[in-house]
Amino acid sequence: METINGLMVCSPSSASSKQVAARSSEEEPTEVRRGPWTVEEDLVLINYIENHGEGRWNSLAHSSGLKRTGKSCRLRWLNYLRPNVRRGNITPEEQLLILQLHSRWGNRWSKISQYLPGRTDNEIKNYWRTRVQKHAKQLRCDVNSKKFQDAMHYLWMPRLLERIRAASTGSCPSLPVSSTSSSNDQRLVHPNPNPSHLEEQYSSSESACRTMVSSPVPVLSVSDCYSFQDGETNSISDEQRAAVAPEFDVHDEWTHIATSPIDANYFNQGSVVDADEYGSWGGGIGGSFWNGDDIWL
DNA sequence: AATAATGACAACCGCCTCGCA
DNA sequence: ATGCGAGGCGGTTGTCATTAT
Repeated sequence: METINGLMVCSPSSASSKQVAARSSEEEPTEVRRGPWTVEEDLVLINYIENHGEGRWNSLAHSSGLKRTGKSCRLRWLNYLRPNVRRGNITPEEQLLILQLHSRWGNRWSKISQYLPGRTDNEIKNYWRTRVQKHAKQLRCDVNSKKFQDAMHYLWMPRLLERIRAASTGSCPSLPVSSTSSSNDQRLVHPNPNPSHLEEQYSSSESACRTMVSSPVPVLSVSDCYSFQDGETNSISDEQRAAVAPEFDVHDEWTHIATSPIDANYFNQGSVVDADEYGSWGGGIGGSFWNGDDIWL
């Protein structure tokens, strides 16, 4: 990694030679580069799209001089270089949305990402696989099992809501959201090497905290979950949301979740988890599993 | 200090759908 | 009707930084 204008970027040397696949053709030997994108490649792609627009990715890849496939160009643009791509920690609001939407739609990452502006389907997918599935593994159950679904709906989601509310009332007790390592903090920097994007896309958990603290409204609906970092608020009304996705009436569910008691004995009362298993979670509520700043990690 | 294990995320792959000739 | 290319999507792998031993 190297730094340009405060950005963490992959250095050209980080792409090993084996990541360049050569394909021969009789008229014109063409190389297809694979692996991490270099700063130079990013700049070429950004400049080309600024001048010619998105789309027609195969011809873009050829015309721009990039030795990449059209698919690779498209992916790089959509997931990384495109303006308004948000990076950094997944906020509690976003976590809540992801849980809710996934329970409804499953692994429809693209669809889920439509409700988290700035987040890509790839990022949500990675979040699910690295964080959520990890906890399912810790619970020794499948992510689609009833046990895990119950844990999500009756413990984690209300807990998230509680934290969001706490933040909105100014206490902001547990941010940054996750127990981020220094590596995560480093990833908060904007990857887009285009200087025109530098100012608008930086984000930090601290600013997220400030944003939530300043919010006078408890987060109870999907639209309330669109309060962004950097002081930017991309709130949509429930009416707007209904226009986009009329089948998605989440407000009632959110209210239900918000009013559901967090029953510490839930998993001991039923047959969902026996006492030993409950203990194996790390102490259950009040134990390390639920203790501290981090719900998910 | 060295090495292994783990976490996070970028990138690739294969399959599918859709539009067009 | 059909073949083909482009683009989209979800699953999987690769890479690198960090943490643990």
